[in-house]
Amino acid sequence: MRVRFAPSPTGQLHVGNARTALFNWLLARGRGGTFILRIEDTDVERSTRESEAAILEDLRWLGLDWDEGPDTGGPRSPYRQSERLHLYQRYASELLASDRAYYCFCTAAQLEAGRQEALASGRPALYACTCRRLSREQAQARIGAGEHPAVRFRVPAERDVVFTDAVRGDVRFHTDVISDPIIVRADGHPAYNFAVVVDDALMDVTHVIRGEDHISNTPRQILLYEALGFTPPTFAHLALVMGPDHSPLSKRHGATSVAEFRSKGYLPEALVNYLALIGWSPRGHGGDDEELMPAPELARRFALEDVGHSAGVFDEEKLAWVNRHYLKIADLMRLAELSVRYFNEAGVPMSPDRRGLEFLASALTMANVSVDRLNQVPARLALLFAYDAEAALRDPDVASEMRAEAARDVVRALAEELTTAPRLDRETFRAVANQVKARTAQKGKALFHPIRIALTGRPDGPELDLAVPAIDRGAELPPDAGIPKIIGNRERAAEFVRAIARNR
RNA sequence: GUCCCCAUCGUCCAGAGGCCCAGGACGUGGCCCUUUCAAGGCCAAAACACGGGUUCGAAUCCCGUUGGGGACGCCA
Repeated sequence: MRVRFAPSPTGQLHVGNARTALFNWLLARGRGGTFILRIEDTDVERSTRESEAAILEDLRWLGLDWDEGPDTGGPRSPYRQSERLHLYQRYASELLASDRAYYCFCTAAQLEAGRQEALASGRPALYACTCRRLSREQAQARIGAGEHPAVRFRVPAERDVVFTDAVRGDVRFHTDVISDPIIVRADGHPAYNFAVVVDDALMDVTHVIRGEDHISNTPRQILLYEALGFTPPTFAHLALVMGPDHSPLSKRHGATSVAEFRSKGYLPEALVNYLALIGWSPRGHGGDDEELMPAPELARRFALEDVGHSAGVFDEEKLAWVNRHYLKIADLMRLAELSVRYFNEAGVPMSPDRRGLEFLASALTMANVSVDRLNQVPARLALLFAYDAEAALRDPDVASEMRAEAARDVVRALAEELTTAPRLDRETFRAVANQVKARTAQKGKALFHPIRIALTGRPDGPELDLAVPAIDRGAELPPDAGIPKIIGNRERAAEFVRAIARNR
């Protein structure tokens, strides 16, 4: 089995295309097949090397590795259409020679006029030009006169083209509704319908899995396979991915490219797992199986026959849920490394060394279970890097809570206990809390909430058992660890007591 | 307009004639847990687009309607 993903390098990798790539990859990996990456850059105007590089990077990030491609090479190289021009030329000449293709001298304006007319008269907007009946001599004469014709494939009349789509079953088209496609442009570059056929055939692609928008191209491609003497592959057309309003997913729905989801802090394994769930389900019969599983497991279970026929709406809420799952089980050092950029973006400049990363990793235990995405980590961990007792007291709720004498007692007792206490870890913090409890006779929320406010500067946040030790671990960090200065618990408590005194 | 594809909870899926007065998940609501916010646990509301057939019996098969999507490019 040989499958391929064939993006045109004209922009960012869209999640819909990423899903197409994923389905190809899943099939190849699950069946011991070969996954080919081919760059369809025959549109000289729009294709760029930058886009190509970006797409490759996105695919790598997703973990969709390819066995043959423009960078890795392979037995059917080259894998960039712009480097295969001689092949298309050869097959086009063959078609021309056998009269299965012909030269077309029509101008863009003429064609457009013909389209308008057809549309206006309620007839299928089919191309019908007189070039089809030009004799070889006439055509040669015009070429000799300096004209640059395109080459069209002659679609046979009065025929039914039927193919069995691996996800939809039989699909039938009548050739009367298929116009003669351009196979070579006037500039000598092959057109899509021609290049795919030549490449898929020459690369021995056995299964063409692509978006549903290609379904109506399939009959002309099948005709081309026949004319060229090739055997058509199995086709499988995937329903498109839609936005919440059921229109094709686009920028106005928000993020659409893999790169955007990446920079928002989604994990690649989450995007992959989620994308696989649009239009497909790993569940067999019974319907209560788990749907969260790593890519190899997805591949093991994947089958084209199980792919749904209808379009799916991209649901970022569910993506977020999948991401939360992977955040919870991810290696903390990895998350620490990934989080650095988000701190910098959030205005907490840092470039941690190993010690700094280890500190971040330990602090991440209070963020990775409660955040949707990595870009929310800085906010969740803000208590570490920003401490301002005065600012905390400007919060009306905090202020009113701290007007109570009992709460003040707690904070004062805390500050006193801390003057003699060592840096806090989980155990010593509990000991201190117990001391404060004994001295003030406060317990539960009345005890811990004032402590929380005094130490973290805010009324909500991660568990104190996690936050308090993290603060002191941060305070102990050497200045050259690459982490911004973190004020310790002792200093925070003292500062808070002074702030209360000033604000009475 | 013509051709093609599609149609189960708000969303993603399960369901391949009786197991379905339709199951799971996300989201939503409630409850529990809890020193806060989350997280987690439990419970609940929520759908077979419509109309005809076929059949003893249809979410499942057929036809039509409606709705959505795609294509009709010297874009891919």
